[in-house]
Amino acid sequence: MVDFKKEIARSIVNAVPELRLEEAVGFLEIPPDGKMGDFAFPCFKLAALLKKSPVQISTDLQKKILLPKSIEKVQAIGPFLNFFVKQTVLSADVLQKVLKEKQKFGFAKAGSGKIMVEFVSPNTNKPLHIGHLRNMFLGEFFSNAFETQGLKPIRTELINDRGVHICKSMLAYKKWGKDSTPKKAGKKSDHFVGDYYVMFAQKAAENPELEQEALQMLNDWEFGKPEVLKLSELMNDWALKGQAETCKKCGVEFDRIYFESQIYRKGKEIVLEGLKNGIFEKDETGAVIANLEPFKLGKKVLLRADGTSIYMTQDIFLAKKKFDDFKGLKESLTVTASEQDLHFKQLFKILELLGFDFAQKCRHVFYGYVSLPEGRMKSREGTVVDADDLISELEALAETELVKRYGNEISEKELEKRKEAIALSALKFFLLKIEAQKDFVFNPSESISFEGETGPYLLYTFARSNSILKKAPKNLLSGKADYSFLTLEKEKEISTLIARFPEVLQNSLKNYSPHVLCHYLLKLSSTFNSYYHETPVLKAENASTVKARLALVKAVGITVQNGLDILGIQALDEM
RNA sequence: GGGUCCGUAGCCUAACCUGGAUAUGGCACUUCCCUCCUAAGGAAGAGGUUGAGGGUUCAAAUCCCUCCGGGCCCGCCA
Repeated sequence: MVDFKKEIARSIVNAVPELRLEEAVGFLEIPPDGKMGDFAFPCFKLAALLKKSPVQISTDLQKKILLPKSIEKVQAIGPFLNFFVKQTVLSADVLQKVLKEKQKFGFAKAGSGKIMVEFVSPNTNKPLHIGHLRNMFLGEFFSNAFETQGLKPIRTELINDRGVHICKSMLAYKKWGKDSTPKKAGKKSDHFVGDYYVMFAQKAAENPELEQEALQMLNDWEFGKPEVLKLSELMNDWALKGQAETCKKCGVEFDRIYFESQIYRKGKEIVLEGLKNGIFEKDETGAVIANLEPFKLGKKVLLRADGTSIYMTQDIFLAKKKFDDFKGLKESLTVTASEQDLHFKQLFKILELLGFDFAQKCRHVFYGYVSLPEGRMKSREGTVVDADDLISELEALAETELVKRYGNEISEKELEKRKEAIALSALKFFLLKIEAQKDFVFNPSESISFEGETGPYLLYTFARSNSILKKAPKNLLSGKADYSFLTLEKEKEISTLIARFPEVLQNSLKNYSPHVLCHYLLKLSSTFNSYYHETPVLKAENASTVKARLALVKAVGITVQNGLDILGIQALDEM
């Protein structure tokens, strides 16, 4: 690809020998939308060096500069020197590349190796809710995006399958379940389990002794009482099976699953070793603690006075286990809500103090809370936005829209496929287009829209581009197009946007910010949709123009689809 | 009290990392546009002291400080 920035920078440096090439490249920026060109050089940067006013410098430079072949013209606008790229060079360069490489377009081979992404990580006492979905879509985006950069993602979740909260649903089932099963009750298995969790909370409100009974059950579980073990297996399986169905529906499957029940006692040896080496200390009660006050992370208990481990102990073990299980792991990423920020800061610091070389390879990405207009969601009170219910509601809405458009003309199979894709695109895009760190108030009554800045809008753009291609004469779809027929301002704008895709993607990933990619896709789509309305493609004035425009349309489609893939959204050929 | 994230039109949101030109879009609202490649679309209009106040700078939504408001967290829950 032509490196426009470098060519422009070189021409500036030729005119201003005091300036270094790398500096000039760094100073170049992209002007705001409008008629201000493709690249701008702010002349403030040279004011001190040349001892002249920025406006004077830009005027002088405009006259003095020798333009590279790829640049159409240069224009001094106030203190800015604006460069206009040659349309033909740009289009030919970008479109050829996209059409030739298709899915692989512009993806830098930044590295190789494995990257672990831990996400979703639910408890086994209830089905997934909208908070899990935000987590899931973020984790899936990171996995997909890393893959484009040449890294192999290992999708992982840590299942919280033990603890007193799990016992609560178990106890309720034992007392009032009467040997019912999800099948008998006609319920999705994780919902079946979740119902008993809610039931427990209701009964315990009248009957506080139930809390004690749940603790007793946990105790029995710890000591391996067969009856409790059997019950836990039964109910955990139900929960896991149901949750996995939801994940699969969303296009997410895991390569490796860790269970807390299998590791929660581990990590003690590592902590005791640290104690022996003076990294940790014992407090007056006999508990082992890590003093992280020098790092402004407070103090953290690692082992209780009775020698039992806590969550942190297990997490130290798990962090190490991941690197033991997957040799050559380049990075270990954990996605959770922001409430666990301190926990992970402490964990990573402890790993560092213990001298583990992988400490530097651990990352925590957190996202803001998803809450309801009336406040925080509470599973035990049943005030959650259930993932499956939400998806079903969106599918019903999508179906209504499809029936409105196609009536009986659409097959049952096609209807199913489209409504699912449309519903999931709306949901995923809705949760990914906003900066991950921001808290989120989900208002169910306002629901999720299919219009405006939405997933369906992107699907629609893709379907439209596809529709043109399908109707195009075959002979105009293959072979080399003459890109000099792309003379419209909007055509240049589209080419410029497409050219920017790899950079946008890298930026999006670097900051763990899927919203960057989302907004890029919206921009590309709206530009294309506007172009679509004002410019005929198939009925253009001559065959050469048709051919060139078809290439542009195809490149838009490829780019939108690439973007959707990375977001975990399935595109539809027809909508 | 300490830490942390956030604060941009009636509502939602981009740009903040890496300072730059009239602060990006969407929803809702007011008008238009289907004899034309899919109207889940397009065109136009209206809507702003970027929470407040200082500082740095030629230039601040962006960097620094103080304050205000909200979420989350703050050794033996996960």
